Amino acid sequence: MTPSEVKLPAFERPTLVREGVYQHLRGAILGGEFSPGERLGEVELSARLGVSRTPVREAMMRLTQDGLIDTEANKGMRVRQLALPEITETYVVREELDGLAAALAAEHHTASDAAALRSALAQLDAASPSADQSNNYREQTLLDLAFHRRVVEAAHNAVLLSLCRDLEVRVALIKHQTRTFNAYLHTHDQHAAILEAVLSRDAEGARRAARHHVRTFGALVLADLAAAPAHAAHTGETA
Amino acid sequence: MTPSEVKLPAFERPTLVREGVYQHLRGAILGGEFSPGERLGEVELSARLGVSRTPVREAMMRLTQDGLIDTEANKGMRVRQLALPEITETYVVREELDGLAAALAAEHHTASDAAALRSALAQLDAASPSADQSNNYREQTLLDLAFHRRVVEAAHNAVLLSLCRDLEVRVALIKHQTRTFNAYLHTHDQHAAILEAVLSRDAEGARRAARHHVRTFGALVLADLAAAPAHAAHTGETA
DNA sequence: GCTGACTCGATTGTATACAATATCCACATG
DNA sequence: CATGTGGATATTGTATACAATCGAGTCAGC
Repeated sequence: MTPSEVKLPAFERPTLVREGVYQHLRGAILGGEFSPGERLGEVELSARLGVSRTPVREAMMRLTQDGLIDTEANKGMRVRQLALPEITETYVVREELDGLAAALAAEHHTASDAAALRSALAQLDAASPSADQSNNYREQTLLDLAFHRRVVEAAHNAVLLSLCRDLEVRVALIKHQTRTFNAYLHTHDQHAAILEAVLSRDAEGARRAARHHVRTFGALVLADLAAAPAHAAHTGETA
Repeated sequence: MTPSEVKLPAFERPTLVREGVYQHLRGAILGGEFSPGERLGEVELSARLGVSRTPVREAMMRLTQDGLIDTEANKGMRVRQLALPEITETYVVREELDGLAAALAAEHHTASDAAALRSALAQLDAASPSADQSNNYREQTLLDLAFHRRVVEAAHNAVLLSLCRDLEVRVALIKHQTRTFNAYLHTHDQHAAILEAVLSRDAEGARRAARHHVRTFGALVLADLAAAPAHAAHTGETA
């Protein structure tokens, strides 16, 4: 027995086809490669991915359950488009849950969590400062989500992680619906505040910081939507 | 246009087969008709329900995503069994979310919500008082979940409802794993306290009451599990 | 000219056939 | 006698075939 490698990454098996399709589509939607409301045909996807309809259907079933796509019986599936009320609701819930996550992270984070958090924030900062906005928008979005995910992971609560994963999906969809709105405003300071409170094991401070961040950000998004409520179809990259 | 019926119940169509299978299995698992850990074969279920494997597979895919069953590649699916850490985590998160739900319900509930809440509590009380314990255990469990669900619905936040639905699954599974532990202790008073605070639109009071209820109940469940941690297979109705 | 029903095309829903993988038991071997 | 290997069996994973449903375009009727 070679105990040298304490955690070998589980030897990723020749993963199931449906799993591959699921991951691929999920990433594509979260990455914004499909416009909200865009129709997804089974046959087209099957052909594009070179597999049969079966695993595609099963993957889309999961995505529906995840809330990434809407399914209407006999009418196919399309990328989910969130209405304004649901966006408001998302931020209400997220404030509570991210607050809890930050508080728990402050209490339970390990040394490796701390390192991961610092790294995630550094990556986010590296992508944000003043680089071309439109180009790395997707990257920023993903890195932002990754940082928040790290916080939740540091809480060491699998149930919370699972729920936050659901919210993450909605946040990602929202961000793509408000693409015109550029993200990195004063988020850096807020992220840093969360990180600092977590690292110093100040649970209530972390909770406050996280809640404040979500509230601020949510308000900005909602303001943006109120200003231009008819985003509708964001097919191309508008100037 | 016949505006007389404001909300006709959507005329439940000759529902999709996979939907029927999903509802059936979900109800069966939540109702405790399958023992935790029990194996569910596709062919057996297909035969029993008189449909092909396809809709069964798709339903089980959704159930897996819901967290009701575990799936291992090429090894089939079995009813999920929660480990103690996850049970602890569930109550931590539920305290936060049920608290939020109660607070929002206090702020946003309508007259019909109020009626539904009162009715739900009355039903629960009718089933609980001192009736035979083991006989209507399932009914009590379902009614208890229904009351809490009503509170969440009264909050009028679809995102929160969706997340609480996930938690509800876990709570139901936990209740079945701790079947020996009988439920209706002083829960009535706590339920009544939540209801009263909600109806009097006391948001923070409702939050406190809900959190207190979850904390109390969670502690009891955990104590029960600590006393008899090896529940393992609860196949028959033990005496 | 407009409204309504009908038919055709396309797409999804379900069932079944085929392939791949895992589990179990027998058997040979040390 | 224990252990490892081999094959048989059963179950899941994927592909395809068939049925049902939906949408659009068209033509008849008013």
